[in-house]
Amino acid sequence: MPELPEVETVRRGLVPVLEGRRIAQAHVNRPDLRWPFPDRMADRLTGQTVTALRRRSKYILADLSSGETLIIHLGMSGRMLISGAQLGQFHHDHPAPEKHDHVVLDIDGGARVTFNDARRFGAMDLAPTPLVEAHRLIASIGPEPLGNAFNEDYLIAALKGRMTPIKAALLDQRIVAGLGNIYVCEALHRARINPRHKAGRIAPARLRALVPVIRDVLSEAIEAGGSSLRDYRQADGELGYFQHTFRAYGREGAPCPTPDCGGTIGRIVQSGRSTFYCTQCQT
DNA sequence: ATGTGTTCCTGTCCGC
DNA sequence: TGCGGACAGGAACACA
Repeated sequence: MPELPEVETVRRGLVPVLEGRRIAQAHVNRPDLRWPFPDRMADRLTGQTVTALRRRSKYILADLSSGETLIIHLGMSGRMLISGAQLGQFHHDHPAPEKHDHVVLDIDGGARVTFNDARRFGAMDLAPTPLVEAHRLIASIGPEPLGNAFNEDYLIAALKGRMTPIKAALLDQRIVAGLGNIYVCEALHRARINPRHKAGRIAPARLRALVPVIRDVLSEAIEAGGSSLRDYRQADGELGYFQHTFRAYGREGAPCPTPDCGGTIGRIVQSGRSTFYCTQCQT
């Protein structure tokens, strides 16, 4: 599923199709995803112009001319498909509807944006634009990892006294926004920090080093998403899932790529989720 | 307040 | 080819 880089890639892919464009017709094909959709969602979307497409953590925020903002979360399996628009040099018609196409936005000019989510852990809601930051799903989210508020002093303070493993702490959206299982594994591998270490017991110098590593891991993934956007989107209009190479995630049994390490990537389970890390160099 | 386990849902993959 | 189980990129929620 989408973590911050994938969500940002989806957002960027949607900008040329949605920003400044009017939703001619919204189709809502079921009453809910993870939670019930807001009342009359299709009516409140139809006829609105998308004035801006923003992102906060893993949420895409579509500001509407009505003064409301559509809040979108992709959950584990949510995907956005674009059809009927000029994609690169090709023109695509709308493909046949697929299972789990839950929300379809027909845009003035003929483009279509389809939200498909097999597992339905995704979510959509509407909130008055000035109150989006106070929305219950967003209010307690921590700083954006690529913003100025996420810095060395902040992270040290946020983890102070925490007995939970650093892996769990970095997954906690209240501490830092947007990280998920993949990029936490990747960041800890690069920073050579053992994911089992208690967050509050890690030397401040190591936490300082972790901050730019997190930024780098995310920035590089966004960059990879950007390049995949140019190629992949032309193929079938699906946004956000791109080829990316990981050093630790999903590589159980493979040699550790850290130079001169010679270790092997192992897998453990922490709070019910797989952690991939090098048992040799992540100390 | 903090930490941990459960839960929502479908699809895919792997071993027998 | 079928079947069962493990697993999947999230995170709210209930409970110790």
